[in-house]
Amino acid sequence: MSDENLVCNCKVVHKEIVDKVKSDYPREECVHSLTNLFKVLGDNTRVRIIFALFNSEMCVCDIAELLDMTQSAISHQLRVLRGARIVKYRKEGKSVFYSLDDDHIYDILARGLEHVCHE
Amino acid sequence: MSDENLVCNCKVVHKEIVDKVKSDYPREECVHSLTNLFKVLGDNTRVRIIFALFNSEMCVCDIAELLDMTQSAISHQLRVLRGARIVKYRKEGKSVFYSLDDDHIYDILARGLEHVCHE
DNA sequence: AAATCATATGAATATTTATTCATATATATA
DNA sequence: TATATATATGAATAAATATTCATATGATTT
Repeated sequence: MSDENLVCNCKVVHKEIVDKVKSDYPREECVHSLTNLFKVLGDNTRVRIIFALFNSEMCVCDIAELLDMTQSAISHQLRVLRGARIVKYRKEGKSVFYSLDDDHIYDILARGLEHVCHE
Repeated sequence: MSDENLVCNCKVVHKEIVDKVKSDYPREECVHSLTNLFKVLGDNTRVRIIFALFNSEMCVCDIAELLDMTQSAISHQLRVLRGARIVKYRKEGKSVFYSLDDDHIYDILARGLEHVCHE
């Protein structure tokens, strides 16, 4: 029982292709990080929050109002965005104002939006 | 019971900010499409497949071998990538060769990789 | 035609996760 | 100090989904 048969029931893979691709494959650690970034961006509430923050910093309540969702739901998602260092915050009195932490995110979202819609 | 209280238990939101943000918010339909794209990209197996196809078209078996996963798992994920029009395929004999369908995806992934790792 | 091989796919299982609800924390105000 | 307000968070529930397993489909070869 060869190695290949453990995972792939095909007889012969195109070895040259596999080797070539393997030779300049990015580090799995980086691929994994990138996947995690996309995972964070793969939720409609979080993406909506990010687009909201494109224009202005906003407090939690503003965001909840804008997106017509509960404060709790928004707060939970902001926590995820914080964990991914996509947003940062500053406190002012009882309010907490969130804003984008990173220009890269702006670029990625803006470019992505271009891709899916032309605007 | 006002509208705000249905979703947000805060007394007063910053109305000017909410209105301003609302005024040039992208179409929800586009935001939703973008989220769906990120959702597809938010899985490690799929992202690994895409990076594999950066260099060369590959048949299902090649990909399974490269990523050390079962043919079935790869095939299921290729189906998702096909559905998102991220990959296309051509048949040759018994094999099916997959390749990237869209340069935008290349750009988005390459830029994303830059963001998470510097290489 | 029969056998073999490459790929696709339905069903089941297990895991992840988004939201809700209740409540805790922290700040401001009366 | 007591109360009200803004935000955060733990637990529970519901929904989504990645992989496995078994099997179907479709193409090639003998």
